[in-house]
Amino acid sequence: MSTARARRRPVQDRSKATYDAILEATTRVLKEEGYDKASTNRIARVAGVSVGSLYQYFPNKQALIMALLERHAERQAMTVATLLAGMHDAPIEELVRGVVKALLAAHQVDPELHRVVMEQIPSIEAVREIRKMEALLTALIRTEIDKRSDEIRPIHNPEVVTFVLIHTVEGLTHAAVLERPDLLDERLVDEVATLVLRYILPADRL
Amino acid sequence: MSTARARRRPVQDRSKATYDAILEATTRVLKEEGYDKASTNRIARVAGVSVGSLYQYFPNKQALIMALLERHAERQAMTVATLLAGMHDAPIEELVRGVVKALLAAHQVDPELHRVVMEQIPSIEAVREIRKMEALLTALIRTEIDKRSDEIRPIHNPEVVTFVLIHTVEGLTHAAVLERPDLLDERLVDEVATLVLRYILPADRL
Amino acid sequence: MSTARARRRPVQDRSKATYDAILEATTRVLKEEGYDKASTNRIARVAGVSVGSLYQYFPNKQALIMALLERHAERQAMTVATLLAGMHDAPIEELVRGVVKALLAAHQVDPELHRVVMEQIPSIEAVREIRKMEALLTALIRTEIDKRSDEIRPIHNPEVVTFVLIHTVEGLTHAAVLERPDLLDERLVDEVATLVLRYILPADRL
Amino acid sequence: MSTARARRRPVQDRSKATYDAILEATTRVLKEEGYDKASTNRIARVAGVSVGSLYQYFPNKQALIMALLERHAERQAMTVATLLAGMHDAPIEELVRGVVKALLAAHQVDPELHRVVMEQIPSIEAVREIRKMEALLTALIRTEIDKRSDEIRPIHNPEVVTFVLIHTVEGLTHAAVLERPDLLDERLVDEVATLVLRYILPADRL
DNA sequence: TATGAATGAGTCTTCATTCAT
DNA sequence: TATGAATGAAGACTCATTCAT
Repeated sequence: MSTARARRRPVQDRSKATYDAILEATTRVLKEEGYDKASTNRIARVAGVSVGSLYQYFPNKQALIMALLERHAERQAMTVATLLAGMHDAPIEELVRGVVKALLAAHQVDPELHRVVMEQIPSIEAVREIRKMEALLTALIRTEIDKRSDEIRPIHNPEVVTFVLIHTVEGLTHAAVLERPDLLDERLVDEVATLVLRYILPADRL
Repeated sequence: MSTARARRRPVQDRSKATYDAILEATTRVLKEEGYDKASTNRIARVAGVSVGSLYQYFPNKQALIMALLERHAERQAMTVATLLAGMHDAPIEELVRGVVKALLAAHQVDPELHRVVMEQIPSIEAVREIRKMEALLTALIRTEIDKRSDEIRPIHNPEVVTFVLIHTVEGLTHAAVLERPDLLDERLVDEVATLVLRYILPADRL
Repeated sequence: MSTARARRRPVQDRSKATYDAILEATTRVLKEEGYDKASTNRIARVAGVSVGSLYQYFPNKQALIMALLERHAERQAMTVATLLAGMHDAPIEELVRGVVKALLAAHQVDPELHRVVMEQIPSIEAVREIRKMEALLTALIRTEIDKRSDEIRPIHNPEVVTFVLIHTVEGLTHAAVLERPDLLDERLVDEVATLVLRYILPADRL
Repeated sequence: MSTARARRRPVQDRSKATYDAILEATTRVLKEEGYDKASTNRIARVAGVSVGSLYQYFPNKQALIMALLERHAERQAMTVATLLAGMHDAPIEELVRGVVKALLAAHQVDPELHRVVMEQIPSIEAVREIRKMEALLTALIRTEIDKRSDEIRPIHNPEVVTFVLIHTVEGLTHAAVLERPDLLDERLVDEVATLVLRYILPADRL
């Protein structure tokens, strides 16, 4: 039932190609026709393989979707990691900007797919997968708050503040990607960074 | 496809009762068993009417779900309106607090239903319905910003600022309801109000 | 999973007709084409209804088969009961003849169906259903042995003897129905009765 | 369809080993997981060969099952033959005991396999295979009846009597193996021998 | 108006069999 | 010869929707 994991991550050439083709087809069908139309038969046909092959690589539909999400999440994580590499010693203003930028970038890894996933996939499990990165960020930020306590205003309730920070940026990013892609540029990064900085800096550093 | 409107909003007593019973049953099934199990037959049975009757009131399943969402949105709107009534002359600090509180309250109108809707209902249309209130708020806030330009810091890009404000609060509210219901109290209202105020007030008023 | 019971035993006319039509079609397909070809879709088509209807009456294929077997077993039981009614006071020779005859008769209630069921239906459950009557007989005979101890030879191990009696007659009946229907007449009844009587009577009563 | 014969009975060593491994795997899967789970792919994997190889030795699944049954039947025949060797001159009491014992022994050659085959394999063909031995026995016994006409009571209908004898013992054996393995010992042999002897001996030899 | 039996296209999934390597 | 990736027909089952009563 909950064996929702890929049957094997193939290494051989042909296998690898098929596996990828299936995942690619899933993405395409999802984006172009929506979750409702994304039957395993349809996906297989679009991938140019037989349903049988699809089930050779994924034990059931769930697993297929999950594999897709995992890959997506991995790509997002990579994007974030790349952008943040080595910012630990930067001044807080720059760090904040970096994080905001990174999050926006993460959401722009195949935003169409992201939209479908968030809007249409009927599965707590699935959404949870996507939220893993959130947890990662929470940890990251919580640590940073502690480390930089002298740079920022006194925080009485770090848990709530972290929550606010994470979901402020997350929510804005999300909304921008889904509803106002036209805003997705430096202006938005600036604005969000301002929001965050005004929130955490002491009045005299504004 | 886009016949997604209720066949009639019944006024007669018996009709009204049936209509409501169906909507209530939909809510229950959705909350207790999830979208996948919410077949029209099931809903009808829970409502104590026949499928035939259900289709007398709603041309198709979509319309049923949409009607449910509309009612939900209306209730949310009412909640917000009630809370905000007559705050136009209040000082900005109070107004902000009021708005934040109102939004949180709105999301607590049947949060279980809200969760199911957001997590499981596979339809752009549906989610869009829920977002209508957002538009309403946007207008409200945009106006307020203009009116209170002397109380707040100079705003160069009111569109972006409005967007940021709306989705900051919206995102936080949402996340709180879905992931951290334990945070849903005055502390959170305070924190979010602080966030917003620090964002829009001039440095000397902090 | 094991909800292998009919969804409802319908009383209304149309329902009843459909229900019966489905069971009849199942019998026909089973007999004429074998278990392998007895797909639910096929059965529905033969019954002149849609698959949907079939599933309105039977929650799954198992249940359909089981209902069929139950009906068959019921008919068998009726046949036996009718034949044996009021033989308790008959002399042992007649009683034995009666039981043998009854068993043969039971196996001739739709022997074609019986054959398919025994030969092709891959389910311990199913076969078990058919064996219920066996249990009934065991009880019946065990009692009779006790009651008539003065008419028969001394029995040292009544359990084994009962087992031998039951399965002797059962096995012979079965084999006759399946393999040598030409033998199914008074001659066979006589022969089996002889076998049984010689087995249990004292030497001086032969 | 009726290409149900092994592609070749391999003589070379490696081939022979593979062939046997496949048959062994079939037995194992059948016994441990049942007919439903016994897919050719599964069997091949358990046998440690590729499906391709399996099809090198057996043209289709039927043939595989049939080969298994044949081997099983052969082993049973061997068991019987061994036990009966040289009993032709024994007194009738001993001969009967010998035959009964032999039949019971035959059914105890891999009784687990026997059970699965009888209970789950949906094929007239298959069951028929198992019944070949029956034919053999019929011949054997028919001959014996003729030869020993002076030792037994007058038989008017030797065909029916043979039928009764065969299926009495067969049915009992079968039932014992499947339902009451606890009875499988000398007591049962005695009881069945008694049954048979009382059936065929003249009254004065009982 | 209400009922609920009936429909059947469409879903996920399995598995015997083939064939390029 | 052996491999195992690929095939696709077929099966059990669901569910939005219709329509005779």
